[in-house]
Amino acid sequence: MQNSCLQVFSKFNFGSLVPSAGGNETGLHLIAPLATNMKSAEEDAFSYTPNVTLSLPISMGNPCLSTQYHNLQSSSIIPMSSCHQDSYALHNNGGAPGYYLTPNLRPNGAPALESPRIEITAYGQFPEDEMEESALPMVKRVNSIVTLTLPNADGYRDPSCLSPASSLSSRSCNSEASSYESGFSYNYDNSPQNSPWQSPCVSPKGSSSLHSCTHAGSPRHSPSGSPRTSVADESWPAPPRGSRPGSPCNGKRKYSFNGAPTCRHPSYSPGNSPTVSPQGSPRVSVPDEAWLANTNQYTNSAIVAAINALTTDGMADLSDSVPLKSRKTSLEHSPAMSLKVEPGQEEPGPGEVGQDDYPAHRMPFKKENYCGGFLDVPQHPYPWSKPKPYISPSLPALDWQLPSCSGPYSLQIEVQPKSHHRAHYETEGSRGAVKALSGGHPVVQLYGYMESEPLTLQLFIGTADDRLLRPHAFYQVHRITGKTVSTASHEVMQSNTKVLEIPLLPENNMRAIIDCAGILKLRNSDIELRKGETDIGRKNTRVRMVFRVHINQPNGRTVSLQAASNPIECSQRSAQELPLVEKQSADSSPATGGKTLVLSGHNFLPDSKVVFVEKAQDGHHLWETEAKVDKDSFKSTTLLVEIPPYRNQRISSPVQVNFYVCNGKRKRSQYQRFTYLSPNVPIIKTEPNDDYEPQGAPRLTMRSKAYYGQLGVTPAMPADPGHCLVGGYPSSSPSSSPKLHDLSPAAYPKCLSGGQSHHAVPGIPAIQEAPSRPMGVHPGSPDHAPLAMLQPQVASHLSSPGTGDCSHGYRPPALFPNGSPASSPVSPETPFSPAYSPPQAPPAGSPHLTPVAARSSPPTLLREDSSPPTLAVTVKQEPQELDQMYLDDVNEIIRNDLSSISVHSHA
DNA sequence: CGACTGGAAATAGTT
DNA sequence: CCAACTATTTCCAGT
Repeated sequence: MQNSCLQVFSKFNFGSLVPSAGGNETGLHLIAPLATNMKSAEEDAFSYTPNVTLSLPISMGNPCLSTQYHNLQSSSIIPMSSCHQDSYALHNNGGAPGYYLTPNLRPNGAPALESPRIEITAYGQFPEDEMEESALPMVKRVNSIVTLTLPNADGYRDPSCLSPASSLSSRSCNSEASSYESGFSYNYDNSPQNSPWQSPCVSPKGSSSLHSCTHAGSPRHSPSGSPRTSVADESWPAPPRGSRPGSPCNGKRKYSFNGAPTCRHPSYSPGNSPTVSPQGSPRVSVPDEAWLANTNQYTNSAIVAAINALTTDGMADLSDSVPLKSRKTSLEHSPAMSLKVEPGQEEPGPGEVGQDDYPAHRMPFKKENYCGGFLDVPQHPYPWSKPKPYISPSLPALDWQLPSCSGPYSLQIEVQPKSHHRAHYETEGSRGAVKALSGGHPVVQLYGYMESEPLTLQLFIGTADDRLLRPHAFYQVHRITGKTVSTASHEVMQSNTKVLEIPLLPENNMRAIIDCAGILKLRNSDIELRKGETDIGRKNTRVRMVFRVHINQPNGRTVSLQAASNPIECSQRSAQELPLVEKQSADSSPATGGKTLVLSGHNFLPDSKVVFVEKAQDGHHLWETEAKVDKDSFKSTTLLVEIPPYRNQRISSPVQVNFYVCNGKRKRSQYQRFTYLSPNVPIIKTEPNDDYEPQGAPRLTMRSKAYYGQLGVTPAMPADPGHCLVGGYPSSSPSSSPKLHDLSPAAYPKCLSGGQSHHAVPGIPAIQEAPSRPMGVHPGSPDHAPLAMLQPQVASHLSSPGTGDCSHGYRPPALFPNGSPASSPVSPETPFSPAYSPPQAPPAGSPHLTPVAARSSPPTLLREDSSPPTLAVTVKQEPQELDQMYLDDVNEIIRNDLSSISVHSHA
């Protein structure tokens, strides 16, 4: 990870990158300098960047890392973030950057810290990384400049991004043809640019931006790609269907670290060989469990982001770094094809793309832009064609975590999609648009926008695991057209991710009925072969619809908002057999247990078991117990469970545990988070709705029932102010929800350790700003735009005040002692929305979180909720998870770092 | 005829 | 290395 981070930085620097070796420290140092440089380039961003870096090492790093690491992902996460920012700025949209920001966000308080941690950690901590690095191909990401070898680079996957597009083309493209074109589509990646309007590149930033842009074009992909995202792409093309794709490998694939299956078609080999393994560990498979924990994964994202960033710089470079892709399958095309070569060039970007792409990609702008030419994309009358006013040049990468509301604006999913939607393979016909539970279709609305200018609503398929929200490598949104479709749309490729752009018209009250979006399943084997891809497809069948809107502000900035739907199970089998927990009446309970927890979902059986589990950071089980299920009240969609007492009735701080519904050996739901509260603790955990009653706290009662009622909807009650409950989703959605939490500010704090924020705070400020810069994209000030871009968290932090978080602004300052911005951030989003915004992405990925925290940590709750209703604030306290000690240490570190950093950067 | 679907057989990958 | 399972992907057939 760290490496990646470094790289990232370097990228930022644009110019010079220094190779980072792996030493953490080294990296740091480098960074600083870089940062400096960068500033020149980008200026702002940098500044923060540095901070970030510094911080990273320090604090969190370790904790977080380690944790994360364990979880699976390794580290990665965090570091990335910082990188991202940079990238962000540079890229414009690229994508990747996003994360970073997030981290930054923390800075406000926490943010900085976090990021730092990551980085730091990464280096030192994970051996693997190192290993990988060495082993792996190197990426030279550095832009042009230096090459760093990133060990992980591969891991990041980003690389893949590039090509991906190509792949797409293959099948999907075909079908879709319209939109994409074959090759071209890819290019689009850069969505922002892509989007018609965007001129993204241009970017405010100026020259630099240009570069970025250009790069971006291609580069971005890679970089970003979010890790995951990345590409699969290449693959897309895919192979021949004839045989089962999947098996290309024949053997089995082992995900092992390499992630990619070992197998690969010969053809691919090229790249592979070298890299093959790129992936690296992190990804590792993501076994179910893993998911849970994994919060860490963010890492990947982060990494990705970082990569992206790097890429940005020099596309070419990127390519280098990137491994290659593995196969492309494009059938049609040539089965063989593919391959991108490696690194070295290949990629130039992401570009790698297949041959096809290349050109396109490369072109900086062109691509995207559609130029009409390139794409076939049908253009709708709407705006598509029009260039939009969009000002902002660059848009945040798809793996960035963005808030659902900022200032007066709030993007909400008014009608959620059904929890199951069987995705179709390329070999099949469409299985139709995603529907709503009511039988209609999902509905998304932007509140607070009073301008007459139409906007574009972007939709892509994101992940629904515990990690930060990012584009799903194994699923793509599929544009549905026909008589029955009332909503116009057009596709663009952003990185390896297909993005559906839907007009949001004032005349429709900025409301859009999403009846034009289906979900395409890509063969696991195709995606897993991508270079950068680290995730595995097996049992990774849940997705979320992610909506984004970019609002230009008078001041030239762009506010980017994002809302993610509840998780959607896309596999036929899983939908029929696996238990799915959509909601839970309470997120927490006193350690004494005894209360009834109402779970609502699907596929529950009379003999379904509910198991509570507590895992250590390293993954081993600390405690596991089966809860009593009320079989008399059994329903396939409802389970009444008696909350088991926690193993230790004397906990002084909240304890995060998980529980899952089990219908049999391998038929388990995803882990659901749950928190045991200490009697004394006034802590605020949150739970949105519910009841949680901590011992002390009152409330509890409601729980289940309340939820129950609520279930479908948002949690009704928010917590009280007093409590601070978080609103999280009550339930968290089964799967995904979790993530959310993480994202939530809370998470950050934690990661950072709560302390950080606080402590860190002092130093941090700078950092925060930096982020904004990155945001730069948005030109303006720090405030909103940037904020928005960032994750909510960030946003809030950053601008906290300004941003206004979602109107409510509610921030719960209280929670965080520090009052660090960080905390606030979180809240903002949620609060705001009346509706409930979907959890947004979970966002947040923050990498930061420690494993523990991340997962379940209470904090998470906050965000999640998303449900607006609750505004509740909740702030969790960090302390809970993190130990004070830890925090203290971190803080110290941070301080030290900061001081040093400041020097660098400023200097 | 074509877009959806629901089912399920054929394959693959795990244990 | 095989068998039993499980998960994924391709096919079929009815609307």
